[in-house]
Amino acid sequence: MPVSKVLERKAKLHTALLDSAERRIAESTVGQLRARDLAADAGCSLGAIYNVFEDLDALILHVSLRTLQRIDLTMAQAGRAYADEDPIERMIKLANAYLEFVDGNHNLWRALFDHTLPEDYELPQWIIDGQLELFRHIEEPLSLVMAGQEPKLISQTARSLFAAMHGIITLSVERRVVAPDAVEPQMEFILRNFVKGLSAST
Amino acid sequence: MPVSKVLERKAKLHTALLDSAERRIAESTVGQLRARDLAADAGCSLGAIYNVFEDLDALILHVSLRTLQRIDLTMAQAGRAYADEDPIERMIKLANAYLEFVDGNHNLWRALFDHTLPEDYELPQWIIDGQLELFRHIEEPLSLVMAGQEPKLISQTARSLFAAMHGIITLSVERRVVAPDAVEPQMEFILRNFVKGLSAST
DNA sequence: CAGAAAATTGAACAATGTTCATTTAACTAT
DNA sequence: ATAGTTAAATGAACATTGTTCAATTTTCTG
Repeated sequence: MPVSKVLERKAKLHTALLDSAERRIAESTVGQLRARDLAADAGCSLGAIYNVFEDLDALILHVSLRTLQRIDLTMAQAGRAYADEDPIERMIKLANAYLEFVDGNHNLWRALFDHTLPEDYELPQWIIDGQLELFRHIEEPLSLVMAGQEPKLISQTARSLFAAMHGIITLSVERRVVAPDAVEPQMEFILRNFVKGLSAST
Repeated sequence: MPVSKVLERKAKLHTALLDSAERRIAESTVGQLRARDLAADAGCSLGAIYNVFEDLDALILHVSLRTLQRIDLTMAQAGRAYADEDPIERMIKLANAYLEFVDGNHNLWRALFDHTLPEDYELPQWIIDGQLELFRHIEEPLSLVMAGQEPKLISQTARSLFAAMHGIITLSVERRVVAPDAVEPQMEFILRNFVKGLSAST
């Protein structure tokens, strides 16, 4: 049974707008996204955008979900590719995989964090869930080097380590705090010493 | 010799606009800043803003410099207050001082990083310099626990550690990656193990 | 104090997200 | 098939903003 023409058109337009937004963000920045450009790309009227998405913020969040899923894919691949190495090596590989994604998808990655929602706009749960997936990859090797610790602590630490590496990358590309060619060695330096410190305890 | 009335007025307006912008950012967000509100606050015309500042971005950057200087002051105080403690304890105190500033000056802090400049707009050198000051505070205790290492490495590591702690705080308040009550213990956990790992090396 | 120079003004402009009355298309029951 | 009903698509119009600039006011100078 075919879906109604209406729903079919709506789904097509949904995808067309998402594709257009993703391409435009990738090619310039999220701040340069314009409703009229999207409508022109998708071959629809200006108002049609608002039949499919609540507003531009919602559209951007959908692009962000796609980006999160691509990051997840990248990290999953990195996790698989180095599955037999030591946990610490895998953690470093994961950090580098994330860094590589940032370098190769700069504007889409920036859109994830640069685009600040209006004050009343709630960060949707499905975006938070999309982020959560990422920590799975870190948690796996980390739970080996933190064997015996509380699962809650391991889970928290996976998130904090991600946030820490993310901070190093972010303050490098956005604020020149960390020199670009220091990012990779510093992520490695901090991870190695953190893990070494873990095993130096009790 | 009194400065000309023109320059006097200009200086007064400069301060009045900065004060108004700072107050308004602190009370709502940088995204809610409106040129017309600033003019009303400062008792000047709309156009007068542009006699004193290049544009609103420049005004916001000046507020950011003030914020950076206040962060510097906070960290300097923390550094002094715990001057006789172990280096690692001082590093933890510095991280907590930064966290405390973020909690107590949320919107001004967010303005530092949320406000993305137009693509052509160069991040001014005096903002970068303002950031650099912050790393001095970390470099001091860090150079004790990294005694004998290359000064270049110590300097890089101070920046990376700041960026790492900043990342943990940022992804906590903006993205819910790290639970709020986990931020402080996690910063401490990561710093302690990192430093422990350092001394575990040759 | 007159005239020149400079700053101040705020109405007008341009850009842009969003809305909604009108038009067009899709569906349904006979 | 078709008239009638329901729903979607349209894009002109609106509201909000940052920024500009010709006209006005103020300040400076000889």
